This record gives sequence, structure tokens and C-alpha cells, in this order.
Amino acid sequence: MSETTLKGGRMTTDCCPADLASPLDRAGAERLARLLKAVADPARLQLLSLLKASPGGEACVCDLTAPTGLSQPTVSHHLKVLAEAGLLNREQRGTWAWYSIDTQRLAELSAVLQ
Amino acid sequence: MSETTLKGGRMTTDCCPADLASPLDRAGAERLARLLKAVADPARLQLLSLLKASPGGEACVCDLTAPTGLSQPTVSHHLKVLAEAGLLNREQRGTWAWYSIDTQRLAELSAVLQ
DNA sequence: CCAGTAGATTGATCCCTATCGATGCAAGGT
DNA sequence: ACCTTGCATCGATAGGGATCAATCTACTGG
Repeated sequence: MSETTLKGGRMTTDCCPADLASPLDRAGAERLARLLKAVADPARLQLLSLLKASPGGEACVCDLTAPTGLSQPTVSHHLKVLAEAGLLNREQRGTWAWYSIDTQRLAELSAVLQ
Repeated sequence: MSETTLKGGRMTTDCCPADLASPLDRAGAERLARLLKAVADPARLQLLSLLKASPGGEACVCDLTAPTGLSQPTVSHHLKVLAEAGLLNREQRGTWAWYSIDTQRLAELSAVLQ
């Protein structure tokens, strides 16, 4: 669990910079860019959309290859990128790996652009 | 000027998809990804931050090279990318080119991730 | 045990892009 | 007419990443 702080009048976490209003140094810009890069890909946007539309807000890898038209390794790769960015949660259930959106984290990222 | 429509209960423009909630086809995902890629770069995030902090919310190229530590052609390139994405407005005044943030467009992009 | 299935990892390829130096171009100033 | 300054474009280079086939690992069922 990450602590929350109040910075520049907007709620944020330790992981990511507050917003564009506070002057962004190179290091902060690179951290934020790394987060945004995770989302700035058509395949990953489609995966997020599919997860959001899935019952229970979650899906396993095998359910995501057909709708995206991508190979299983490629889907696995994209899910890993999103998970490492903290935007997806991964839960192993037997053979299956279930992914779901970390809505709060996504909302935080959205707020940065305001 | 782009017309505005109501789609899925959220205000949006013709140019960009509504949000992640409405199922995203490949074409829509690529259009949205193109927009996000424009922002998902450390140099461009710094430029946006600098523009937001500038008096009047605008600045010319020559004022942006030193704070970013980038060469003039590189800054010019990044500003062009942001302008072509519709996130910046460009106004020529004599020898100088003044750039400013299209705040509405940026807010729309932010709303997509909600 | 063995076979089948779900998912991750590896290795290779191809395309995209961030960056800079050099150049081009237009507007002012002298 | 020149020179200077601000900005854009061009050409080249280097690094990153999206993608897949092949392979590997782990779990399940017979």
C-alpha cells in the first residue's frame, strides 16, 4: 500500500508526480512518461477497454487473444507492461492468470493531465 | 472548429474516441494511442509543464531550450508533435512563434482515461 | 507417469522515434 | 544590400519497442 500525500492541492501517491502544474524536472518527467507510455499503445488500450467491459472487471489471457487478434505471447507481454506500471492487478487461480484494472491508479494518471 | 457530440454519457469531440468504457476497436485504439503517444515523452511533458508555468500560459521556442537542456531543433520537433496532436496552439508574431496549451483538448484526453 | 492446456520467457526482426548538426528561410535592424 | 536572430526542415544515427515463432514452466486430468 502506498501512502497518500497532498501536494499542490491535489491528492497523489508517492509513486507518481503531482501534475503538470508543478514544475517538472527531467527525472519526474521521465517517471511520468514511463507511466503514460504504458497506456499509449493501441493494443494495451484495447486490453484496458476489454477488461473494463468484462464481467467482474477481470479476464484471463486466453480470453483476450481472440478479441485483439494478437498472439498469446504478445498479449502476455502487453499485460506485463500494464501490470508493471501498476495499472493492472494480477491474480493467479490454478492454471489461469486473472487480470483486472487498478481503477484508482488509472484515475491518478488521468488526473495528472488535468 | 470541431463539433461536439454526446457519446456514452460523456462529452467528446469527433476527433477522439469517447473513453475506455465503450468497446474500443483497433482503429479507435490507434487514434487514441497516437494522441497519448504525443504526451508520453519526458521532453514533451516538460514542455507542457513549462508552458503551463509561463506568464500568460505561452512561450516562444527560444525560451524553452535552456530549461529543457535540449537543442533548438529538438524543441521545435517536440512542439510540432504536440501541435499536430491538437494539444498546442501556435501563433506567429513577427520573428517569434508563440506556443500555448489547448487546455480543453488536454482535458478531453485526460477524461478518456477515467 | 503422460498428455494437454495456460501462461511466461527467449531470440530475432522490423519499424519508429528522439536527438543533433547542418542548412534553409524569413523578418528586423544597421 | 548586408548581418543577425528565431525557427523549421533535412539527413543521419542510435536506441527502443511491438510482434511473432519457438521454447519453457507449471498445473490439471486421465
